[in-house]
Amino acid sequence: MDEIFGKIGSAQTLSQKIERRIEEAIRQKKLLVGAKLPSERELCEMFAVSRTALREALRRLSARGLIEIKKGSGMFVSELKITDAIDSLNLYYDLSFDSNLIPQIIEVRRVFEPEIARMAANNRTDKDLELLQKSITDLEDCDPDNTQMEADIINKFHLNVAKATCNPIVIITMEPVYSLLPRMRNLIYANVDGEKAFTIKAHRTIFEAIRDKDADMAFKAMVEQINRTLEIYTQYLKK
Amino acid sequence: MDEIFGKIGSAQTLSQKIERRIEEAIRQKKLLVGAKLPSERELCEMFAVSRTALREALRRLSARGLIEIKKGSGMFVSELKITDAIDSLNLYYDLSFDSNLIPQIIEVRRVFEPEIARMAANNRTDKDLELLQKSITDLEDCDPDNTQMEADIINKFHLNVAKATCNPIVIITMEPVYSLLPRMRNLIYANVDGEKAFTIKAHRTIFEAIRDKDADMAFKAMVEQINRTLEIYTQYLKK
DNA sequence: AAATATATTTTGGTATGATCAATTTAGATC
DNA sequence: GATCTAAATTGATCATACCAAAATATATTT
Repeated sequence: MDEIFGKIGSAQTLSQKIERRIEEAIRQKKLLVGAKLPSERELCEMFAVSRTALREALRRLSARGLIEIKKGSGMFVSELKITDAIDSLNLYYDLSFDSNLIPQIIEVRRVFEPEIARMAANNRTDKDLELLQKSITDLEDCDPDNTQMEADIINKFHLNVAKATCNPIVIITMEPVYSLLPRMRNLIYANVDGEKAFTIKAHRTIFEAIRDKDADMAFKAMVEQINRTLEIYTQYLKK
Repeated sequence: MDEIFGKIGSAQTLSQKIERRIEEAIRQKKLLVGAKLPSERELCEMFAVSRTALREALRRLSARGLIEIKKGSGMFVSELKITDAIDSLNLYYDLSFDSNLIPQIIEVRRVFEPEIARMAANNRTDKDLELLQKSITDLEDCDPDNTQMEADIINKFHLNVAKATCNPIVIITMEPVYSLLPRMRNLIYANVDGEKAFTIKAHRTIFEAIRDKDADMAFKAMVEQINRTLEIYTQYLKK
C-alpha cells in the first residue's frame, strides 16, 4: 500500500463521462457492431446534456475507431479494426523513432518466428500454401532494383506464415511487429550486395518445409533466416 | 491494380482538416513535445473557424494521445505514450474476445513465454527483480479464497517478467495477451483442488531462476508452468 | 522586503439556438 | 411499378453567452 497519495478521481469532464458510458455499452456488447446509435438530438435528451458535450464525446469515440459517423444517415458502432491500433503504434514510432529498437525487433523475431514457422508447418491449410507460394514467385519475379517492393513482399510472406498457424492470437500478436518492419528493411537491404539471392533461397526453404509439413525444418530454416538478418544488421551498424 | 473504383477523396469534414493540420505540425516537429498550443480563441482566429469545429478537432487529437488539455492552463503537445497504442490494442482484444480462443491463447503462451523468461533472466535489472519479488510475496500472502485477487497477482507477475526482458517490443506484443487472462483464470482455477500450492511453487521457481540469471532454468520452469495450465484447462473442458 | 491573501484575467468546458449540407424517406408523377 | 421530387432526418458548422479551473497580477499583512 504505497500509493496513499495516488491520483484523485481525476475530475472527469462531462464529455468524457459520456464517452465512457458509450464505450462501456460497446464493450459490454449492449451495443453490437453495426448497431445504429440514436441520433444526436435523441442522445442529448437521454443523457440530459447539451449537444456540444455530447458531440465532443462522439468525436473522441470516432477518433478511436469505436464508432463511425455518417453525415445525413447516422452513427454506427464500428468493428474496431486492428489497423486502428496499429496506426496508433506507428504514430508512436513516427514520433519517437529510435533506431535502438531495430535490434530489439530482430530479437523478438528471432525468438518468436521460428516457433511460428513450426506451428505453421503443423497447421497450414492448402489455402495458406497458395498464398505462400504466391509470395515466393512474386519475390523471384520482383525487379531487383525495387527494394521497396521486395521488402513489402517479404513482409507479406512472413505475415502469411503467421496466418498459416491458424491461430488468430498469433496473427494479431505479430501484426504490430510486422507493421514496424518496412521502417527498417530498406535501410538494411539497400546496402548489401548479393543479399537478394540468399534471401530468395532462404524463404524458399522455409516455404518448402511448411509445404511438406516438416515442422523441425521450418523451425530451423526460420532460425537461419533471422540470424542472417541479424548479421546483416550488425554489419550495417559497423559502417 | 484491382482498386480502380476505390474510395473517393473522402470529403473530409472541416474539423478533420484542422485535426490533420495540427497532427502534421506535430509529426514534422514544428510543434515539439511539451510545446504549448495557442489558446482555443487564438487558434480559431488563425484557422478562421468556429470554436465548435476547432474544439472537436482538439478532442480527437487528445483522444489519440497527441495532445493534453488542461483546463485553465492550456493545451500541450504530449509525449505519445506507448500505453496509448497498447490501450488501443487492448480494446481490440477485448472486443474480439471469444472463449473459443482460450486454447489458442494458451498455445501462444506456451510457445512465447518460456523464451520471454529466458530473456528476462538475461536482461533483468534489480528494479525488475523487486517487482517480481513483490508479486511472489503478494501471492503467498493472498487470501486463498480470493481467487480473483490471486489471478490478478499472477497476471502481474507474468507481465513483470515480460517487462524484465527490457525489450519494449516484447511488452507491446504480450501485454494485450495478458489483458485477456483475467477472463479465463477464474474460470479455471476455481475448479481445481490443491492448485494454489503448485502455482506458488512454480512461480517461485521461475522467480529464483530469473533472480539467479539462470536463463535455461527460467525457460524450463516456465515451460512446466504453462504445461500445467494447459493440463488444468484440458481437465476443465472434460467436465 | 517577503510572504500571504485576494481580485482579476486567461483558458478550457458547457449550454442554446440557428443555419447548412448530405441522406434518407415519403409523396407525387408518369 | 418505376421514377422523379419535395420534405424530413441527421450530422456539421457557426455565433454567443456563461461557468469553472488555473494562472497571474494586485493588494495586504507581517
